Amino acid sequence: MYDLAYFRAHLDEIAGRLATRGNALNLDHLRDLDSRRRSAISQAEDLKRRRNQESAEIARLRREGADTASRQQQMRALGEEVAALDKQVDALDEEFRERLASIPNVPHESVPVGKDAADNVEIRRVGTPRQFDFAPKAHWDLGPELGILDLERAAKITGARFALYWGLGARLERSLINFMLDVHTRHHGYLEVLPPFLVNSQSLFGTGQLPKFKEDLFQCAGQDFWLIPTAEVPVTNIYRGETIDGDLLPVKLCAYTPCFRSEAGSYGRDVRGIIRQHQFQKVELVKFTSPDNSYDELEKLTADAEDILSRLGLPYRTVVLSTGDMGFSSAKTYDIEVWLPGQNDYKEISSCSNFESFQARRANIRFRSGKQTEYVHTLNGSGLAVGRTWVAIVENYQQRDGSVVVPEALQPYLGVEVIRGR
RNA sequence: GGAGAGGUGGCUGAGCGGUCGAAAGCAGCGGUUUGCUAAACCGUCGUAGGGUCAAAAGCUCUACCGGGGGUUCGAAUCCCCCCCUCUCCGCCA
Repeated sequence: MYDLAYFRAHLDEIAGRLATRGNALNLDHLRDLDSRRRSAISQAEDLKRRRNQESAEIARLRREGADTASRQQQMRALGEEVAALDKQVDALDEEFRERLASIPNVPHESVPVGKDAADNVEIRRVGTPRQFDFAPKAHWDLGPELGILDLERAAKITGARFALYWGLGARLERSLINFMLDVHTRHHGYLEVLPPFLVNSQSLFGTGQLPKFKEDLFQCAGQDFWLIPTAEVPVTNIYRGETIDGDLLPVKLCAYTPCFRSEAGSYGRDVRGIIRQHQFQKVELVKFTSPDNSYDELEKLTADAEDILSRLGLPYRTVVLSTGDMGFSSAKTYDIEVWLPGQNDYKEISSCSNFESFQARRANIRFRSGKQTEYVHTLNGSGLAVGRTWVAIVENYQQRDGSVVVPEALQPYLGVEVIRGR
């Protein structure tokens, strides 16, 4: 989404940079659409001006007591013409805006150019995956054996890709939420918020999920209420349509919410266990910053998310996504991937992005510095995905006997040192 | 869910078919005055889109008075639907 004037002036540049993420813009079509739209607007406004002048004239004549019936009759025809033209304008304008709204963000120059995830670049690797002297199990075996995870009954209650946690399993999830919120609010300077879990379509447009990614979302039947796919949506939209006092920047918020995703198009991926669910819990970090330090803030936000893994003693690595693997709204994204012995691989547990002014333009979020108002930069990242952290703890801290040692940082929350079978 | 009252520019608030993009006050901005502060006075003060322009400024036009439809030559004002806020009742956690 771009300012029309900015977009028109920088069309070629934008198209060039978008090409690096595999998005081809049909420039001719856009230009043609824009010029048709503008000429329709001019025509319609021309007629409206005439109508306004005539109406004023009628008003004047009537005040003088003249008969204006025939003039009014003529104006009726003009009114119909205006209505027809307005319809054209609306259609063209909507098409043009929809096109613009469907253009993804432009990657930052520091982002590696690439085709897909294979071109992502590892930035750092922290911690060493543990050497097991037995064959480590996956959480989908460990969880049910410990009696803390029950996927069969969840499927009965709701369906596939839902989870039911029992006892210490449920408590582990809750402990992780509290632990993460406590670390971010006490040590990293975030303010906790608890937003609605349902949002309207305007909010989803603001953060970029709509109109393009409707099929990834759950919507309440017959209502403009949508289940949030991430806390990013309600939290970023807190300031939709507002101008923030520049002295308050950066605004740093964190929120726990469940997240709901249809996972359309991911059939066959991560089908076992709770790696990929229709509902999962997440603690999210969101920042509103001034444009000149948003990339510093992205580094800090990523470090804040990584800190959770460090405190839990979980090995991870951080990669920067290539242009071809980035999300629609992002200008730069780091993925943090945690080591999962059950998968024998690193798996995404957090995604930290700088959207620059992309969301701010769509959601109209500005800040005031002196007399000027300017769009803020918005950032967010998981801090962390709770379900996947649950998996990481169960798999990384498992013992030969199937029990799970609780990391020290979590013990005050969980109240036990070891999770054992019932 | 039922009954009632409302939603107007950054805020307060008038307007209830044409003279209204909208009175007035406050805040803001520029200036005069001033030892400084304060006060007073003068001016200025919405957003988006189109045209003009190399561009900006300026000028000009169009739209916007919660959102969407309608009536009318003409709507902030009249009608319909929806949303939100407040009060009372009901229900519920």
